[in-house]
Amino acid sequence: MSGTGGAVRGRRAPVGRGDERRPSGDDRQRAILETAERLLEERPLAAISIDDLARGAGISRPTFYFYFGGKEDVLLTLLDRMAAEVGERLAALPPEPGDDAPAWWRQVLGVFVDVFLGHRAVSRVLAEARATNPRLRAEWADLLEGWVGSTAAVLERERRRGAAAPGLDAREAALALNLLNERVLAAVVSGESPAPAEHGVLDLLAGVWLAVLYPAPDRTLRA
Amino acid sequence: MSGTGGAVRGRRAPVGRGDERRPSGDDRQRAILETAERLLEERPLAAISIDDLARGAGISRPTFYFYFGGKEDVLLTLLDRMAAEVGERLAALPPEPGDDAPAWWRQVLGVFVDVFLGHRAVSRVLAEARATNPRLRAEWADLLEGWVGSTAAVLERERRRGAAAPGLDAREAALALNLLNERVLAAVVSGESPAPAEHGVLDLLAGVWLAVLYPAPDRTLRA
DNA sequence: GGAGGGTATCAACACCCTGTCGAGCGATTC
DNA sequence: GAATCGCTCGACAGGGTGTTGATACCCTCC
Repeated sequence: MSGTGGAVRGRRAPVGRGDERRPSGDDRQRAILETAERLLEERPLAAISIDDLARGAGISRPTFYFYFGGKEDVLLTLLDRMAAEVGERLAALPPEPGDDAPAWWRQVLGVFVDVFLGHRAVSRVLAEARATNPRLRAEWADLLEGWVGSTAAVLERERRRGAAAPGLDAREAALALNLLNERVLAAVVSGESPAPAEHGVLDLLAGVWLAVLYPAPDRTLRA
Repeated sequence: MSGTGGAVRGRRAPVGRGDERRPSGDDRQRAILETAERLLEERPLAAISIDDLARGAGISRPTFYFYFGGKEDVLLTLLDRMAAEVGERLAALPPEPGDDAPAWWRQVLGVFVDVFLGHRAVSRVLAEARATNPRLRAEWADLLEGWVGSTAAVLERERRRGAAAPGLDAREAALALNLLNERVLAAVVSGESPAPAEHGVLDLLAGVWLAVLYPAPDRTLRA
């Protein structure tokens, strides 16, 4: 949860007190965000200039810089929103796998699938921007870290209670599985040419996760 | 194998006939390629201008364009080389898993680990450039397609001969595993903050692959 | 009810990077 | 010795980024 927080520069108070709308406000930010998400549906980040964002929000380029430090900040805000949604939905789930462990894991994976597929534009831009942008990379690293930690913790408890046979180092396995999610969902959302079928992606991820988390107990693995 | 081929524009004959070296030739190309790989060790692709590449190779920017169509072409050439190395080393392996299937898969995965870790600069740039560059994306898609096809074919034969229990759709599982490789190796090679330990990455990948390819026969999976 | 201060806006600028055009230069060929 | 071809670069046009300085707006406080 948490994250480095917002990314906005200016703006103190929303000003508008009554119900009569003013032509400006902090919905400029919203306008920029919406423009960004809309344009990202159409073309990759690299093909979107700050001028496009500004014009889309009805302002000039320098004014854009009043609200955001650059494309970077816009993306960070978009990412934070998506991450928050994942966090909320995960928090609403039972905290541990019960009798039906496969169903529980499936629910968890469903959250990722739902949210990422529900914000295709943001998901798609992630891989592209993370490569270039240190702040975004750090933010994503934090999120991943959190998910990996939770995954590893649950797996260790599953092993301790005898529900899962020991195997790979729990943390490394958890990391690999989360990276798998990231890459597979990116492929789906970007419409890559070898990509899993969208309607089957939850089955696919669940299949891999369960095979790794609850392996055949006699599998030979050297440390 | 194959791929879309080279990416070079000009150059007909190397000209240099005897043993006396001329100041120019087609080793200009090599100089550019070497400069690219060297600079990519230090900083991301976005921070390398064509002028950097040209100067590094001792030529001017317009001259660079005589040899390559842009950064894109340089990257494509670098990628083709790496892919060729993977192809050769895979071809030198036994074509099917024998009695010791885990060892065979481990050898296959070792090729990817070795080659990707041996060309860190190229591996690192892949994720970054694939997002922006259609040609590179297509080329990588082809390569992935090939590996996924081979993986799926072997898995199906393993299932037919009874060595592997049926489970996930073979092709989708193969795709997921190859995407896993890509993402995990990228994390290692880029020194990301949650990244698997480099010395253990082969064990990790092998563990996941084997768990997925040879699952416990009673695992419950709905279609 | 006019002075003052934060809020918000943009034209214009300096800079960097890309890709292209056209002129030039050295060697080879006839 | 002139036509040709491979190779090279200075200089340009175009587009992107980020900043600066002038300005207009609104609120508030005296």
